[in-house]
Amino acid sequence: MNRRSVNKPIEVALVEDDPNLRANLAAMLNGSTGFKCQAAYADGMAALSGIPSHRPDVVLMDINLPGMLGTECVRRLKDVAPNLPVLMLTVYDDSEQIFKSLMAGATGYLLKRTPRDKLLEAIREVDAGGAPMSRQIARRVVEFFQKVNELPSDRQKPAVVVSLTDREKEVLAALAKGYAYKEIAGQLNISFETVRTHLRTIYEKLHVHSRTEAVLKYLGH
Amino acid sequence: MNRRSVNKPIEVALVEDDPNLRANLAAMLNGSTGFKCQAAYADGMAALSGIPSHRPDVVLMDINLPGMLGTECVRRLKDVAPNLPVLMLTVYDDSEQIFKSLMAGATGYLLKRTPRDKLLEAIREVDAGGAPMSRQIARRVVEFFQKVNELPSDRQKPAVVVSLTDREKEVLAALAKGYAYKEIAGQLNISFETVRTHLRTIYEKLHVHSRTEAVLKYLGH
DNA sequence: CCCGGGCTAACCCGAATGTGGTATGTTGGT
DNA sequence: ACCAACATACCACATTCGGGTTAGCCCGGG
Repeated sequence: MNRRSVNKPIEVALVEDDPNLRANLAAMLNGSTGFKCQAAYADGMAALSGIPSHRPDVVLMDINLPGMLGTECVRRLKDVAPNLPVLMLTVYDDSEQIFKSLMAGATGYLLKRTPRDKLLEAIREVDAGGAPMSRQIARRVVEFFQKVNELPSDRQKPAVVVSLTDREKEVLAALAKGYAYKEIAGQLNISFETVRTHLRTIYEKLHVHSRTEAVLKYLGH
Repeated sequence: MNRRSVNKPIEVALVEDDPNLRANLAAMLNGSTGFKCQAAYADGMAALSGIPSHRPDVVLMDINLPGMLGTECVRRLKDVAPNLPVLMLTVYDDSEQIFKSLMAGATGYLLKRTPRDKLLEAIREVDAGGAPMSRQIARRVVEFFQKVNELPSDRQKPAVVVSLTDREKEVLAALAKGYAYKEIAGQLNISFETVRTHLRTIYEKLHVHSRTEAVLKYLGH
Protein backbone atom coordinates (compact mmCIF):
# COMPACT_ATOMS: atom_id res chain seq x y z
CA MET A 1 0.00 0.00 0.00
CA ASN A 2 2.77 2.33 0.84
CA ARG A 3 5.37 3.13 -1.74
CA ARG A 4 8.50 4.10 0.06
CA SER A 5 12.12 4.00 -0.97
CA VAL A 6 13.76 0.95 0.50
CA ASN A 7 16.11 3.06 2.58
CA LYS A 8 13.45 5.04 4.33
CA PRO A 9 12.38 3.50 7.61
CA ILE A 10 8.79 2.64 8.35
CA GLU A 11 7.49 5.50 10.46
CA VAL A 12 5.39 4.19 13.28
CA ALA A 13 3.06 6.11 15.56
CA LEU A 14 2.39 4.66 18.99
CA VAL A 15 -0.80 4.98 20.97
CA GLU A 16 -0.25 3.48 24.40
CA ASP A 17 -1.18 4.84 27.80
CA ASP A 18 1.36 2.94 29.86
CA PRO A 19 4.44 5.22 29.89
CA ASN A 20 6.69 2.27 30.51
CA LEU A 21 5.47 0.16 27.66
CA ARG A 22 5.32 3.21 25.45
CA ALA A 23 8.96 3.95 26.08
CA ASN A 24 9.89 0.33 25.56
CA LEU A 25 8.11 0.12 22.25
CA ALA A 26 9.58 3.40 21.07
CA ALA A 27 13.05 2.26 22.05
CA MET A 28 12.54 -1.04 20.30
CA LEU A 29 11.43 0.67 17.11
CA ASN A 30 14.21 3.22 17.07
CA GLY A 31 16.71 0.53 17.89
CA SER A 32 15.67 -1.58 14.93
CA THR A 33 16.92 -0.78 11.46
CA GLY A 34 14.15 -0.01 9.06
CA PHE A 35 11.86 1.34 11.78
CA LYS A 36 11.36 4.68 13.38
CA CYS A 37 9.05 5.73 16.14
CA GLN A 38 7.69 8.88 14.59
CA ALA A 39 5.39 9.81 17.47
CA ALA A 40 3.95 8.39 20.66
CA TYR A 41 0.58 9.30 22.11
CA ALA A 42 -0.75 8.53 25.56
CA ASP A 43 -4.43 8.58 24.70
CA GLY A 44 -6.94 8.53 21.89
CA MET A 45 -7.58 12.24 21.72
CA ALA A 46 -3.92 13.06 21.39
CA ALA A 47 -3.59 10.43 18.69
CA LEU A 48 -6.56 11.77 16.76
CA SER A 49 -5.22 15.27 16.74
CA GLY A 50 -1.65 14.38 15.94
CA ILE A 51 -1.73 11.43 13.59
CA PRO A 52 -3.67 12.89 10.65
CA SER A 53 -1.16 15.65 10.10
CA HIS A 54 1.97 13.66 10.84
CA ARG A 55 1.04 10.85 8.49
CA PRO A 56 2.88 7.86 9.89
CA ASP A 57 3.14 4.70 7.81
CA VAL A 58 1.70 2.49 10.51
CA VAL A 59 -0.12 3.03 13.78
CA LEU A 60 0.45 0.72 16.71
CA MET A 61 -2.48 1.05 19.06
CA ASP A 62 -3.24 -0.35 22.47
CA ILE A 63 -6.82 -1.48 22.75
CA ASN A 64 -7.18 -0.46 26.38
CA LEU A 65 -6.86 3.26 26.25
CA PRO A 66 -8.09 5.48 29.06
CA GLY A 67 -10.96 7.73 28.08
CA MET A 68 -11.47 6.76 24.50
CA LEU A 69 -11.28 3.07 23.77
CA GLY A 70 -8.87 1.90 21.15
CA THR A 71 -11.73 0.70 18.98
CA GLU A 72 -13.35 4.10 19.00
CA CYS A 73 -10.04 5.73 18.28
CA VAL A 74 -9.52 3.47 15.28
CA ARG A 75 -12.95 4.23 13.95
CA ARG A 76 -12.41 7.96 14.08
CA LEU A 77 -8.94 7.66 12.71
CA LYS A 78 -10.23 5.68 9.76
CA ASP A 79 -12.77 8.37 9.02
CA VAL A 80 -10.04 10.79 8.19
CA ALA A 81 -7.34 8.40 6.99
CA PRO A 82 -8.91 5.26 5.54
CA ASN A 83 -5.65 3.94 4.20
CA LEU A 84 -3.60 4.26 7.31
CA PRO A 85 -2.84 0.75 8.58
CA VAL A 86 -3.56 0.26 12.26
CA LEU A 87 -2.14 -2.62 14.22
CA MET A 88 -3.99 -3.33 17.44
CA LEU A 89 -2.29 -4.63 20.54
CA THR A 90 -4.12 -6.36 23.35
CA VAL A 91 -3.47 -8.46 26.39
CA TYR A 92 -6.68 -10.43 26.06
CA ASP A 93 -7.94 -12.40 23.12
CA ASP A 94 -11.42 -11.17 23.85
CA SER A 95 -13.73 -11.76 20.91
CA GLU A 96 -15.81 -8.71 21.60
CA GLN A 97 -12.91 -6.30 21.37
CA ILE A 98 -11.37 -8.10 18.45
CA PHE A 99 -14.42 -7.73 16.27
CA LYS A 100 -15.09 -4.21 17.32
CA SER A 101 -11.58 -3.34 16.30
CA LEU A 102 -11.71 -5.16 13.01
CA MET A 103 -15.02 -3.62 12.16
CA ALA A 104 -13.71 -0.25 13.19
CA GLY A 105 -11.01 -0.66 10.61
CA ALA A 106 -8.05 -2.23 12.37
CA THR A 107 -5.73 -3.81 9.88
CA GLY A 108 -4.05 -6.33 12.12
CA TYR A 109 -4.35 -7.68 15.60
CA LEU A 110 -1.63 -8.89 17.92
CA LEU A 111 -1.37 -10.04 21.48
CA LYS A 112 0.96 -7.96 23.60
CA ARG A 113 3.04 -10.94 24.50
CA THR A 114 4.07 -11.21 20.88
CA PRO A 115 7.87 -11.45 20.75
CA ARG A 116 9.82 -8.46 19.44
CA ASP A 117 10.85 -9.97 16.16
CA LYS A 118 7.32 -11.10 15.39
CA LEU A 119 6.05 -7.65 16.18
CA LEU A 120 8.52 -6.00 13.83
CA GLU A 121 7.66 -8.55 11.20
CA ALA A 122 3.99 -7.76 11.63
CA ILE A 123 4.65 -4.05 11.23
CA ARG A 124 6.50 -4.73 8.02
CA GLU A 125 3.67 -6.90 6.84
CA VAL A 126 0.94 -4.43 7.60
CA ASP A 127 2.91 -1.68 5.92
CA ALA A 128 3.16 -3.87 2.85
CA GLY A 129 -0.60 -4.23 2.74
CA GLY A 130 -0.90 -7.41 4.75
CA ALA A 131 -3.12 -8.29 7.68
CA PRO A 132 -1.08 -9.91 10.42
CA MET A 133 -2.89 -11.65 13.23
CA SER A 134 -1.73 -13.66 16.16
CA ARG A 135 -2.84 -17.27 15.95
CA GLN A 136 -5.17 -16.87 18.87
CA ILE A 137 -6.78 -13.97 17.07
CA ALA A 138 -7.14 -15.85 13.83
CA ARG A 139 -8.85 -18.56 15.79
CA ARG A 140 -11.39 -16.14 17.14
CA VAL A 141 -12.05 -14.79 13.72
CA VAL A 142 -12.78 -18.23 12.38
CA GLU A 143 -15.08 -18.95 15.30
CA PHE A 144 -16.86 -15.76 14.54
CA PHE A 145 -17.66 -16.87 11.03
CA GLN A 146 -18.91 -20.20 12.20
CA LYS A 147 -21.26 -18.67 14.68
CA VAL A 148 -23.15 -16.54 12.22
CA ASN A 149 -23.27 -13.03 13.39
CA GLU A 150 -25.34 -10.17 14.52
CA LEU A 151 -24.18 -6.61 14.44
CA PRO A 152 -25.47 -4.34 17.13
CA SER A 153 -25.38 -0.69 16.32
CA ASP A 154 -26.76 2.14 18.31
CA ARG A 155 -28.07 5.40 17.06
CA GLN A 156 -29.57 8.38 18.69
CA LYS A 157 -29.99 11.99 17.91
CA PRO A 158 -28.83 14.52 20.45
CA ALA A 159 -31.00 17.58 20.66
CA VAL A 160 -29.35 20.87 19.95
CA VAL A 161 -31.20 23.74 21.52
CA VAL A 162 -30.25 27.33 21.29
CA SER A 163 -32.23 30.45 21.71
CA LEU A 164 -33.12 30.88 18.09
CA THR A 165 -36.37 32.57 17.26
CA ASP A 166 -39.01 30.62 15.37
CA ARG A 167 -38.21 32.37 12.18
CA GLU A 168 -34.56 31.70 12.57
CA LYS A 169 -35.25 28.04 13.09
CA GLU A 170 -37.21 27.96 9.88
CA VAL A 171 -34.34 29.50 8.01
CA LEU A 172 -31.84 27.15 9.59
CA ALA A 173 -34.02 24.15 8.81
CA ALA A 174 -34.09 25.12 5.17
CA LEU A 175 -30.38 25.75 5.22
CA ALA A 176 -29.87 22.26 6.64
CA LYS A 177 -31.71 20.84 3.66
CA GLY A 178 -29.16 22.27 1.34
CA TYR A 179 -31.16 25.09 -0.16
CA ALA A 180 -29.41 28.16 -1.46
CA TYR A 181 -30.24 31.53 0.03
CA LYS A 182 -32.51 32.58 -2.78
CA GLU A 183 -34.35 29.27 -2.61
CA ILE A 184 -34.92 29.75 1.09
CA ALA A 185 -36.16 33.25 0.37
CA GLY A 186 -38.66 31.87 -2.11
CA GLN A 187 -39.91 29.20 0.24
CA LEU A 188 -40.40 31.52 3.16
CA ASN A 189 -41.71 34.34 1.00
CA ILE A 190 -39.10 36.78 2.19
CA SER A 191 -36.34 38.52 0.38
CA PHE A 192 -32.88 37.20 -0.30
CA GLU A 193 -31.43 39.91 1.92
CA THR A 194 -33.67 39.02 4.82
CA VAL A 195 -32.45 35.47 4.65
CA ARG A 196 -28.93 36.77 4.91
CA THR A 197 -29.84 38.93 7.87
CA HIS A 198 -31.33 35.97 9.67
CA LEU A 199 -28.32 33.88 8.89
CA ARG A 200 -26.01 36.46 10.37
CA THR A 201 -27.95 36.38 13.62
CA ILE A 202 -28.02 32.60 13.60
CA TYR A 203 -24.29 32.36 13.06
CA GLU A 204 -23.70 34.76 15.87
CA LYS A 205 -25.93 32.82 18.25
CA LEU A 206 -24.40 29.49 17.32
CA HIS A 207 -20.88 30.87 17.32
CA VAL A 208 -20.15 29.59 13.83
CA HIS A 209 -18.90 31.24 10.70
CA SER A 210 -20.10 29.03 7.91
CA ARG A 211 -23.10 27.36 6.55
CA THR A 212 -21.75 23.85 7.12
CA GLU A 213 -20.86 24.51 10.75
CA ALA A 214 -24.34 25.80 11.40
CA VAL A 215 -25.92 22.77 9.79
CA LEU A 216 -23.69 20.44 11.80
CA LYS A 217 -24.77 22.08 15.04
CA TYR A 218 -28.36 21.97 13.96
CA LEU A 219 -28.17 18.26 13.18
CA GLY A 220 -26.33 17.52 16.38
CA HIS A 221 -22.90 16.61 15.11
CA MET B 1 -8.28 -29.52 20.45
CA ASN B 2 -6.93 -32.97 19.88
CA ARG B 3 -5.14 -34.79 22.60
CA ARG B 4 -2.82 -37.29 21.01
CA SER B 5 0.37 -38.89 22.19
CA VAL B 6 3.29 -37.02 20.73
CA ASN B 7 4.50 -40.09 18.86
CA LYS B 8 1.32 -40.69 16.96
CA PRO B 9 1.32 -38.97 13.56
CA ILE B 10 -1.42 -36.56 12.57
CA GLU B 11 -3.78 -38.49 10.36
CA VAL B 12 -4.84 -36.43 7.42
CA ALA B 13 -7.66 -37.03 4.99
CA LEU B 14 -7.36 -35.51 1.52
CA VAL B 15 -10.22 -34.31 -0.65
CA GLU B 16 -8.83 -33.33 -4.01
CA ASP B 17 -10.10 -34.12 -7.47
CA ASP B 18 -6.85 -33.70 -9.35
CA PRO B 19 -5.23 -37.18 -9.22
CA ASN B 20 -1.83 -35.69 -9.64
CA LEU B 21 -2.04 -33.20 -6.86
CA ARG B 22 -3.75 -35.79 -4.71
CA ALA B 23 -0.87 -38.16 -5.12
CA ASN B 24 1.64 -35.40 -4.50
CA LEU B 25 0.01 -34.32 -1.30
CA ALA B 26 -0.32 -37.88 -0.08
CA ALA B 27 3.30 -38.54 -0.82
CA MET B 28 4.35 -35.37 0.93
CA LEU B 29 2.38 -36.26 4.02
CA ASN B 30 3.59 -39.82 4.22
CA GLY B 31 7.11 -38.67 3.60
CA SER B 32 7.04 -36.26 6.51
CA THR B 33 7.54 -37.45 10.03
CA GLY B 34 4.56 -36.76 12.24
CA PHE B 35 2.09 -36.93 9.37
CA LYS B 36 0.17 -39.67 7.68
CA CYS B 37 -2.21 -39.59 4.77
CA GLN B 38 -5.00 -41.67 6.19
CA ALA B 39 -7.26 -41.44 3.18
CA ALA B 40 -7.69 -39.59 -0.10
CA TYR B 41 -11.01 -38.78 -1.76
CA ALA B 42 -11.58 -37.54 -5.26
CA ASP B 43 -14.90 -35.80 -4.62
CA GLY B 44 -17.25 -34.51 -1.99
CA MET B 45 -19.58 -37.49 -1.91
CA ALA B 46 -16.76 -39.93 -1.35
CA ALA B 47 -15.37 -37.73 1.40
CA LEU B 48 -18.72 -37.48 3.13
CA SER B 49 -19.21 -41.22 3.17
CA GLY B 50 -15.68 -42.11 4.15
CA ILE B 51 -14.47 -39.45 6.55
CA PRO B 52 -17.01 -39.81 9.36
CA SER B 53 -16.14 -43.45 9.94
CA HIS B 54 -12.40 -43.13 9.47
CA ARG B 55 -12.06 -40.18 11.81
CA PRO B 56 -8.97 -38.40 10.57
CA ASP B 57 -7.38 -35.69 12.71
CA VAL B 58 -7.44 -33.12 9.97
CA VAL B 59 -9.11 -32.78 6.58
CA LEU B 60 -7.33 -31.08 3.73
CA MET B 61 -9.91 -30.02 1.20
CA ASP B 62 -9.73 -28.47 -2.21
CA ILE B 63 -12.31 -25.79 -2.68
CA ASN B 64 -12.90 -26.57 -6.34
CA LEU B 65 -14.42 -29.99 -6.24
CA PRO B 66 -16.40 -31.40 -9.13
CA GLY B 67 -20.03 -31.97 -8.36
CA MET B 68 -20.20 -30.80 -4.81
CA LEU B 69 -18.33 -27.63 -4.05
CA GLY B 70 -15.80 -27.69 -1.27
CA THR B 71 -17.87 -25.25 0.74
CA GLU B 72 -20.91 -27.47 0.59
CA CYS B 73 -18.83 -30.48 1.48
CA VAL B 74 -17.47 -28.72 4.53
CA ARG B 75 -20.93 -27.77 5.67
CA ARG B 76 -22.21 -31.31 5.51
CA LEU B 77 -19.07 -32.69 7.06
CA LYS B 78 -19.46 -30.32 9.98
CA ASP B 79 -22.98 -31.60 10.52
CA VAL B 80 -21.68 -35.05 11.38
CA ALA B 81 -18.28 -34.11 12.80
CA PRO B 82 -18.41 -30.59 14.18
CA ASN B 83 -15.01 -30.76 15.80
CA LEU B 84 -13.13 -32.07 12.82
CA PRO B 85 -10.74 -29.38 11.64
CA VAL B 86 -10.89 -28.69 7.93
CA LEU B 87 -8.16 -26.87 6.10
CA MET B 88 -9.25 -25.42 2.78
CA LEU B 89 -6.97 -25.14 -0.20
CA THR B 90 -7.57 -22.81 -3.08
CA VAL B 91 -5.80 -21.34 -6.03
CA TYR B 92 -7.65 -18.06 -5.90
CA ASP B 93 -7.93 -15.63 -3.04
CA ASP B 94 -11.52 -15.04 -3.99
CA SER B 95 -13.44 -13.30 -1.20
CA GLU B 96 -16.69 -15.00 -2.05
CA GLN B 97 -15.37 -18.52 -1.65
CA ILE B 98 -13.32 -17.65 1.38
CA PHE B 99 -16.29 -16.44 3.35
CA LYS B 100 -18.54 -19.23 2.22
CA SER B 101 -15.95 -21.69 3.42
CA LEU B 102 -15.34 -19.99 6.70
CA MET B 103 -19.03 -19.71 7.37
CA ALA B 104 -19.48 -23.32 6.35
CA GLY B 105 -17.07 -24.26 9.07
CA ALA B 106 -13.61 -24.34 7.53
CA THR B 107 -10.97 -24.01 10.19
CA GLY B 108 -8.18 -22.63 8.10
CA TYR B 109 -7.60 -21.38 4.65
CA LEU B 110 -4.49 -21.67 2.50
CA LEU B 111 -3.48 -20.86 -1.00
CA LYS B 112 -2.33 -23.84 -2.98
CA ARG B 113 0.96 -22.24 -3.74
CA THR B 114 1.81 -22.41 -0.05
CA PRO B 115 5.23 -24.06 0.30
CA ARG B 116 5.40 -27.54 1.78
CA ASP B 117 6.87 -26.63 5.11
CA LYS B 118 4.27 -23.95 5.64
CA LEU B 119 1.57 -26.39 4.72
CA LEU B 120 2.79 -28.97 7.20
CA GLU B 121 3.10 -26.27 9.80
CA ALA B 122 -0.47 -25.23 9.13
CA ILE B 123 -1.70 -28.79 9.53
CA ARG B 124 0.05 -29.01 12.88
CA GLU B 125 -1.46 -25.73 13.88
CA VAL B 126 -4.98 -26.60 12.91
CA ASP B 127 -4.68 -29.92 14.69
CA ALA B 128 -3.61 -28.05 17.78
CA GLY B 129 -6.72 -25.91 17.65
CA GLY B 130 -5.33 -23.02 15.65
CA ALA B 131 -6.66 -21.28 12.60
CA PRO B 132 -3.95 -20.91 10.01
CA MET B 133 -4.50 -18.57 7.14
CA SER B 134 -2.31 -17.44 4.30
CA ARG B 135 -1.52 -13.76 4.48
CA GLN B 136 -3.57 -13.05 1.43
CA ILE B 137 -6.51 -14.77 3.07
CA ALA B 138 -6.07 -12.88 6.30
CA ARG B 139 -6.11 -9.73 4.27
CA ARG B 140 -9.42 -10.64 2.71
CA VAL B 141 -10.87 -11.43 6.07
CA VAL B 142 -9.88 -8.07 7.44
CA GLU B 143 -11.32 -6.37 4.40
CA PHE B 144 -14.52 -8.24 4.96
CA PHE B 145 -14.85 -6.90 8.47
CA GLN B 146 -14.25 -3.41 7.31
CA LYS B 147 -16.93 -3.78 4.70
CA VAL B 148 -19.60 -5.23 6.94
CA ASN B 149 -18.82 -2.32 9.18
CA GLU B 150 -20.12 0.01 6.56
CA LEU B 151 -23.08 -1.88 5.22
CA PRO B 152 -25.19 -2.51 8.34
CA SER B 153 -24.49 0.90 9.81
CA ASP B 154 -25.85 2.36 6.66
CA ARG B 155 -27.28 5.32 8.46
CA GLN B 156 -23.76 6.44 9.09
CA LYS B 157 -22.27 6.01 5.67
CA PRO B 158 -24.73 5.70 2.80
CA ALA B 159 -23.94 3.43 -0.09
CA VAL B 160 -23.24 6.36 -2.37
CA VAL B 161 -20.25 7.26 -0.29
CA VAL B 162 -18.55 3.94 -0.87
CA SER B 163 -18.00 4.75 -4.51
CA LEU B 164 -15.57 7.41 -3.45
CA THR B 165 -11.86 6.73 -3.36
CA ASP B 166 -10.12 6.75 -0.01
CA ARG B 167 -8.65 10.15 -0.61
CA GLU B 168 -12.00 11.53 -1.56
CA LYS B 169 -13.48 10.15 1.62
CA GLU B 170 -10.83 11.94 3.60
CA VAL B 171 -11.65 15.21 1.93
CA LEU B 172 -15.36 14.69 2.41
CA ALA B 173 -14.85 13.81 6.06
CA ALA B 174 -13.01 17.07 6.60
CA LEU B 175 -15.66 18.93 4.67
CA ALA B 176 -18.32 17.41 6.90
CA LYS B 177 -16.55 18.84 9.91
CA GLY B 178 -17.03 22.32 8.58
CA TYR B 179 -13.50 23.05 7.48
CA ALA B 180 -12.89 25.52 4.68
CA TYR B 181 -11.04 24.37 1.59
CA LYS B 182 -7.76 25.85 2.59
CA GLU B 183 -8.02 24.32 6.04
CA ILE B 184 -8.59 20.93 4.49
CA ALA B 185 -5.63 21.50 2.24
CA GLY B 186 -3.48 22.21 5.27
CA GLN B 187 -4.64 19.16 7.14
CA LEU B 188 -4.11 16.78 4.26
CA ASN B 189 -0.91 18.46 3.18
CA ILE B 190 -2.12 19.06 -0.34
CA SER B 191 -2.82 22.24 -2.20
CA PHE B 192 -5.98 24.26 -2.14
CA GLU B 193 -6.52 23.48 -5.80
CA THR B 194 -6.21 19.76 -5.25
CA VAL B 195 -8.88 19.93 -2.60
CA ARG B 196 -11.10 21.62 -5.11
CA THR B 197 -10.34 19.00 -7.70
CA HIS B 198 -11.31 16.26 -5.28
CA LEU B 199 -14.46 18.10 -4.35
CA ARG B 200 -15.50 18.41 -7.96
CA THR B 201 -15.17 14.67 -8.37
CA ILE B 202 -17.04 14.04 -5.14
CA TYR B 203 -19.91 16.31 -6.14
CA GLU B 204 -20.13 14.58 -9.46
CA LYS B 205 -20.19 11.14 -7.89
CA LEU B 206 -22.76 12.13 -5.29
CA HIS B 207 -24.84 14.12 -7.78
CA VAL B 208 -24.83 17.23 -5.65
CA HIS B 209 -23.91 20.82 -6.31
CA SER B 210 -23.05 22.25 -2.96
CA ARG B 211 -21.07 21.67 0.09
CA THR B 212 -24.08 21.25 2.32
CA GLU B 213 -25.73 18.70 0.06
CA ALA B 214 -22.56 16.65 0.02
CA VAL B 215 -22.29 16.72 3.78
CA LEU B 216 -25.93 15.74 4.13
CA LYS B 217 -25.42 12.71 1.94
CA TYR B 218 -22.28 11.83 3.78
CA LEU B 219 -24.03 11.99 7.12
CA GLY B 220 -26.98 10.07 5.75
CA HIS B 221 -29.67 12.71 5.84
C1' DC C 1 4.17 -1.07 -23.60
C1' DC C 2 0.15 1.36 -23.52
C1' DC C 3 -4.22 2.62 -21.10
C1' DG C 4 -7.04 3.91 -17.28
C1' DG C 5 -7.68 5.31 -12.65
C1' DG C 6 -6.22 7.93 -8.93
C1' DC C 7 -3.73 11.95 -6.86
C1' DT C 8 -1.73 16.01 -7.57
C1' DA C 9 -1.83 20.99 -9.26
C1' DA C 10 -2.88 25.25 -11.69
C1' DC C 11 -5.72 28.99 -14.12
C1' DC C 12 -10.08 31.44 -15.16
C1' DC C 13 -14.68 33.13 -14.17
C1' DG C 14 -19.03 33.74 -12.20
C1' DA C 15 -22.13 32.59 -8.43
C1' DA C 16 -22.84 32.00 -3.57
C1' DT C 17 -21.70 33.08 0.92
C1' DG C 18 -19.90 35.84 5.12
C1' DT C 19 -19.67 40.28 7.43
C1' DG C 20 -20.18 45.15 8.17
C1' DG C 21 -23.47 48.92 8.41
C1' DT C 22 -28.14 50.88 8.26
C1' DA C 23 -33.15 51.20 8.25
C1' DT C 24 -38.31 50.39 8.53
C1' DG C 25 -42.41 48.36 10.58
C1' DT C 26 -44.72 45.53 13.96
C1' DT C 27 -45.73 43.74 18.44
C1' DG C 28 -45.82 42.94 23.41
C1' DG C 29 -44.77 44.62 27.78
C1' DT C 30 -44.04 48.44 31.10
C1' DA D 1 -45.73 56.52 25.01
C1' DC D 2 -41.59 54.06 25.02
C1' DC D 3 -38.53 50.35 24.65
C1' DA D 4 -36.92 45.81 23.35
C1' DA D 5 -37.18 42.13 20.46
C1' DC D 6 -38.19 40.52 16.16
C1' DA D 7 -38.84 40.38 11.21
C1' DT D 8 -38.09 42.68 7.26
C1' DA D 9 -34.99 44.93 3.71
C1' DC D 10 -30.97 47.08 1.12
C1' DC D 11 -26.00 48.32 0.10
C1' DA D 12 -21.09 47.28 -0.10
C1' DC D 13 -17.03 44.56 0.15
C1' DA D 14 -14.26 40.45 0.81
C1' DT D 15 -13.95 35.68 0.80
C1' DT D 16 -15.32 31.22 -0.42
C1' DC D 17 -17.31 28.07 -3.40
C1' DG D 18 -18.78 25.63 -7.89
C1' DG D 19 -17.65 24.46 -12.45
C1' DG D 20 -14.77 24.19 -16.80
C1' DT D 21 -10.32 22.94 -18.46
C1' DT D 22 -5.71 21.16 -18.74
C1' DA D 23 -1.86 18.46 -17.24
C1' DG D 24 2.00 15.87 -14.94
C1' DC D 25 3.05 11.68 -12.21
C1' DC D 26 2.60 6.94 -10.57
C1' DC D 27 0.83 2.45 -10.64
C1' DG D 28 -1.44 -1.80 -11.94
C1' DG D 29 -3.90 -4.57 -15.52
C1' DG D 30 -4.23 -6.02 -20.15
